[in-house]
Amino acid sequence: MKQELHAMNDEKAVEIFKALSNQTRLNILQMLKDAETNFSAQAHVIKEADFEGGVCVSDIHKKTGTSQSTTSQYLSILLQSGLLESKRIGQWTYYRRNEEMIKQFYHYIGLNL
Amino acid sequence: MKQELHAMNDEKAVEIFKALSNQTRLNILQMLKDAETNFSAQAHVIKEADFEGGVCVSDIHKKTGTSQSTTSQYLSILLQSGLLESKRIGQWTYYRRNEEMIKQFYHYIGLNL
DNA sequence: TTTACATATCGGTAAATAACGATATGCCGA
DNA sequence: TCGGCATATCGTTATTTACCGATATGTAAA
Repeated sequence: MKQELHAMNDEKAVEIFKALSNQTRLNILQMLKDAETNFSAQAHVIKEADFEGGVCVSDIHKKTGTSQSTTSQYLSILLQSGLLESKRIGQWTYYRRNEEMIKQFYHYIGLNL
Repeated sequence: MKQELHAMNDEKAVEIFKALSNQTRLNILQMLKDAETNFSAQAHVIKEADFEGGVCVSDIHKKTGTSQSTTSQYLSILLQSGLLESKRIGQWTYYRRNEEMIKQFYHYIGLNL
């Protein structure tokens, strides 16, 4: 049974609002929406394992206009909020959108805002 | 012709995310969704003028658990973001939701997040 | 025209966030 | 096992936010 579609409370929503209350972090989420267009092919992810749409930190870093450390920080804020998910493959960490959480958030807005 | 339904850019969205990245401000917006239930009848607004659903600052203040000055500040942040609108009637300032902006924000999320 | 009340603004302090460079850690290939 | 790369973390400073109490402003009633 598909469940948990509306499993979001106000506290979680506030955490997501915080994550998105920064232009750079919003841009990252948006760029990952069309990863093929916005980033070069992620050779390792394709070879190695099932993590479709994942992009490594350095490629994201090149697009953000912030330092490597800031990019890493921002990615972990987005990860913590649940908007992104990550997978380590070799020396790379790949990040991609968590579409399920994004959908939940969208529904939350429709119902609770 | 009904227009402007998607007239929101990333910058405006970030401002709204900021406004909502605080539990108290989120609560205010939510309480105003059902003003009749959450607040006592607003006598003056009924008598005086067309501002259906408007609630005065002191009534909101009673529910927030923050000081009068903080409540006033938070209301002006929500006003500035466009999520609320206000009208001064006599010595009271009434605030209510701007449903049009909230709808625009919801659509923005659906399209751009 | 005082007085009382509703709201906004001011000035402050503590905490959180933004952002960086430097450094540590972890994983490979030589 | 050593060097090199990718990423994470640490330590820092500047800015913003979260609040508050005190005060100013504006309106209306006595």
